[in-house]
Amino acid sequence: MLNYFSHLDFDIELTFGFCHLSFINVFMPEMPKAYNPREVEDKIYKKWEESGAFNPDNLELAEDAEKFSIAMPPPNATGVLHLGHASMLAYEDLMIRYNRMKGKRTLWLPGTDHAAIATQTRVEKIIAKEGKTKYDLGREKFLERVKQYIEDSRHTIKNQTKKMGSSCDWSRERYTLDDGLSRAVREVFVKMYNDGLIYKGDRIVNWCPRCESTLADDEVEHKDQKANLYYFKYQKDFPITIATTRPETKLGDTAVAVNPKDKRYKKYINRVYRVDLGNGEREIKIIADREVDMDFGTGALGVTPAHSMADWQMAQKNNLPIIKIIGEDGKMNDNAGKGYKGLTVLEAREKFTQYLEENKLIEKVEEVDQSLSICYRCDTPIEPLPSKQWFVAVDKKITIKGNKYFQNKSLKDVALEVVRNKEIKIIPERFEKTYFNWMENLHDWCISRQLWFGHRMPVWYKSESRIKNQESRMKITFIRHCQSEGNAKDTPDGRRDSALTKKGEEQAKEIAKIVQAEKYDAVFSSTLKRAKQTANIIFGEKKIIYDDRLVEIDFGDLTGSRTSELDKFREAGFPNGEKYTDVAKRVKDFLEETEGKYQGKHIAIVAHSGVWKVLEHIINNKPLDSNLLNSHADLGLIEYEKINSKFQIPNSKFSDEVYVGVESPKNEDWTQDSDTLDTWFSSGLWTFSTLLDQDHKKYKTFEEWVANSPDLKKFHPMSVMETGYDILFFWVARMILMTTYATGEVPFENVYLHGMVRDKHGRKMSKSLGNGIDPIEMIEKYGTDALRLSMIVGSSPGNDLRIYEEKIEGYRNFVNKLWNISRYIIPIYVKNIESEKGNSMSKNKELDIGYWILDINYENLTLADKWILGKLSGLIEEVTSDLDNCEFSQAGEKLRDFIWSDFADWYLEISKIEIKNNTETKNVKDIILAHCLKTLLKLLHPFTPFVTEEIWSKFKHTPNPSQEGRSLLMTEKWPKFLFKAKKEDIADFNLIKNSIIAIRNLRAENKIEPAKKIKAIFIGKKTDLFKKEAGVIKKLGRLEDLVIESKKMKVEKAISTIVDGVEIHLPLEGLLDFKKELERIEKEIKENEKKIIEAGRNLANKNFTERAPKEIVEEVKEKLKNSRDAIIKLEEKKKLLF
RNA sequence: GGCCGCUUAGCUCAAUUGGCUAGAGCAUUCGAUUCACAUUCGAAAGGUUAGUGGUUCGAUUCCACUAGCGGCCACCA
Repeated sequence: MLNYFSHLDFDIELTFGFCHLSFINVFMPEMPKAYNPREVEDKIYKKWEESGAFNPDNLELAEDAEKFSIAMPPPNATGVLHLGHASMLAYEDLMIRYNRMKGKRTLWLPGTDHAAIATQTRVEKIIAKEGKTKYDLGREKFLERVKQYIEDSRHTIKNQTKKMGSSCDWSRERYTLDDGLSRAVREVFVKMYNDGLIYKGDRIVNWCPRCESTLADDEVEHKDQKANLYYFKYQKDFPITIATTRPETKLGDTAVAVNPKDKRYKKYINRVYRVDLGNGEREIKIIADREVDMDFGTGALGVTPAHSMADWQMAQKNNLPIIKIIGEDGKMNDNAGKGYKGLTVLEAREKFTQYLEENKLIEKVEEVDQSLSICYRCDTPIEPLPSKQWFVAVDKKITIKGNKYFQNKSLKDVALEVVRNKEIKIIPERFEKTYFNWMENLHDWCISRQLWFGHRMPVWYKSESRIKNQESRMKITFIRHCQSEGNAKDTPDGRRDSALTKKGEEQAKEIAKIVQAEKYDAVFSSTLKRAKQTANIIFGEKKIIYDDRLVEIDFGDLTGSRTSELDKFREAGFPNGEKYTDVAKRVKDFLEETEGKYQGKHIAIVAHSGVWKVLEHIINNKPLDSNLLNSHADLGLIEYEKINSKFQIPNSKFSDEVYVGVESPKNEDWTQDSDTLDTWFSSGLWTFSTLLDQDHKKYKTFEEWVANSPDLKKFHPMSVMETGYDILFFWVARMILMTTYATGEVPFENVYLHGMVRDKHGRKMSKSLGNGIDPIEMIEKYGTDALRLSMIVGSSPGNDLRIYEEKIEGYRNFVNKLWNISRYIIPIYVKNIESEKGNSMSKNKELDIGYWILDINYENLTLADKWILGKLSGLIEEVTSDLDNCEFSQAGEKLRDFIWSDFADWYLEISKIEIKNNTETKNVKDIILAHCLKTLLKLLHPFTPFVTEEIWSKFKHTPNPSQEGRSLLMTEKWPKFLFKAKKEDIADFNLIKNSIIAIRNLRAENKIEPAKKIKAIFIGKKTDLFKKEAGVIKKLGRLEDLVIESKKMKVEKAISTIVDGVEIHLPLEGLLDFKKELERIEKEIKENEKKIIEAGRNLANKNFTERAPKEIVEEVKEKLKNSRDAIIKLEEKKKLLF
């Protein structure tokens, strides 16, 4: 785009060759007519980054500079930046920039979180589109995909964070899976384990069948829905009818609970009945529990200890047996009984209600409201299941040497204490109550997850011990493919994809006869044709899972050779092909993975001789020597039951012998727990794990590492934790728990909670509603500064904020206004002051131009100068205190009002007139204008960093020559400026201002065209003042002339009003509409009468005059007097009109 | 069921420990425009501060209740 000024200059020079004008251009900053953020922002961000000033180590700071630090809440490494992130970044950057300018040692540490469940779910969805599951890929390959996905999205998020203008220190960027952070996770885990705060427990957990993982209590969401409440008896002669919305779980009932006060059932308590629900006999005990609601259902509740939290607790209290009938796959298991095994929960429900109906056991079915528990990531209904998992004990009291918090205190005690005694302050305060409520009711925290992505648990099991467990083993039946075309010719196929021969097909049909397909829980096959065909013939209708890890060894160059040739290469491996160890690797990978899923189940594998050989090696410990390798698998079924000790069985927690450590044990007999840790475990360490010295290998112990990490000393605890109230529990609470424990310090001093971003009507932004706003699109359209302002102004902590395009547009206009103010001030300032006199003005670095103004004699300033400087001084004070108190919206609003209404609409306009009327004041005026602008740029910089920095660069900044050319607004000092205007001067200015407004009003009301120049008559006090300011009043009131009189005089044929006791008349010879003017005056009189009545009532009240503050009483008296005067004058005027 | 919040102009929001005529922006209406800015300037209209009662000289502000809306937590099967 061609620039306005350079374009002009080009014309002039060529046409006239006028050197003087071209000389001016040297000092004329190039500023296009409208601010164009798109051209400016990236350039400015680059400039900041290159300056190194995002990194506090590069700032020139006082030795004892106070620290100010924020850990950026790591956006999930998934997807893209949304408005929620944008608002978080706007707030944090605002605080950071403000404190940096105040001279603090300021660090904003950015990073990303691996967000285990969210990320894994997302990648699963992506590969599902390719028709695959994570099991198709296997743990390793799947994690590879996740890594790749994260790389991409992290890059996107980082760039978008930069787009928001975030001044964070990228040199300290962290990721929860970094080497150092991962070690911190293991260290803290081990420390907690050794302190007895982490334990393995067997209890009900929230299980998501889709994620195939546990969830923490607060990762479960609730959805209201209608459900059928079934009333029925276990069998006809059972005395009590129970009610339930989940009949299928009743197959696992071991008791019926009633309220001890319930007269209906009292007599049955403690009796035991034998019942049969069609799945075998069992005992049902009648127990009493106060928690049972007598008014719900029949007041009697079937107790299912294995599949309900509440029932589990009752079972513990009453020593009831626990029957697990639903498995980890969300399906009914063996215990559910014949006919139920393998059914989904819903299928089982249908079948069971049918059974009840057939046996006439159902009394009635009622529709009730129910809240269904669902997974917060994938909305799948949660199954409560008993399971052995790892927990953090939140109530266990411990004492830690050198930790001031943990002196016979539990994690919960400390987390409550630090907020209660205000070591951590939560803004807004009301969330403290929410926090206490949550923390007080916190149960032990389940931290193990059956996900693949995340920090692996630093737990190892002694392998032998798990083999003893028969139940958990997977049973394998291996079937070699039948005769292929290659086999028939004695040229084994290897990777050549040949089909079965006729004879082969016949062989397969024979095998099919002896195979009971329904015995198998899953059938796997190699992806080669001969195996696929074999599998299809044998297993017919059963689903077959193809896995390319099961293919034959690659013979490489020898593909198509005879067996006798091949045998020579089997031990050493085939040239350009595979070795058997390669095959062993992929088959092992396959086994490890399927074992996780098919514990205690029976699978079939249809594959090749090569696969059989490595199975013999892996499972039966046969060495990979010529004996084995030159032999071949027989046709038919080959069974494997015993599993080699190298194998872990990932989800089983049956081993008694456990090793917990930061590094894996040396002895190979140990296998690591395949579970991963809850994401929030690692995020809970975020404030300090990110500050630990990342060159961690030089520290032997955790304590040493913590004690010697310089950043930790400098920046921890973080000054502010700024985040959305939605993750107060997930994250904020966990950081408090974990950090006080691990470091003996609170993680942060203040918590600032922002609200959720909503649309104009308060609705959540969502794809389905189509009301989502893409921050990047808004930045493209209106600029980052406008977006930032629209999120900060008009929002308060803890309250949701509504955002819509018109709002952003409004702030775009404001940014442009600032731009144009600068476009007016800077060129003349740079030309007149900086280029000619600037250097001689102040050589002293310490003096900024603000102090220089103080040298100007107060009396030489005009009324407008005094007013604006006084107001500016007050503004600095207010904005500073607002920002210190986290009143960001207020500060922004004040800045906007001052800049637009006071500075641009009044002072700037007046300054033009005053310069015109008295050219000698020009330099002083330019300095004041520039001073105001520079100060405003500084004040506004934390809100709108880009435009202010860009405007700043247009100044030459000569008062501080040492910084010439490299001065960044970002690192300027926060303004301090004291200018006291005299009270009476402020009052005088306001009188002038109000008079001008009154004149404008009269003109507008009476439709006097602006072009029509009229005169005005001022009668009353302050004649000198009006005479002095006549020029300004005339220009701004669009008056032709001004008559100022101190004495009373008659003014007929004029429209009139009264401002602070001064009469203003606009004579309109021949044009005056008497009737209208009369009406107007009547109206004004009435308004004044109202005021008199109100003031009179107050003053007549003794209580008021005695008790109200003096100033207020004085004010009321003054008001009363003014109104009385006004009425007298208006009445006079009224008479004149007749 | 428990806890928390909200209700002010057509819309989005203000109003410092209770005290000036309850303020802004957007939208609306009227008027202007070569001079930094139409992403502009000047002006108008728009309010029983959800309702009722109380405390107080004085309530948008404090208290109680009512109505409506929203959120969080909780083991009603």
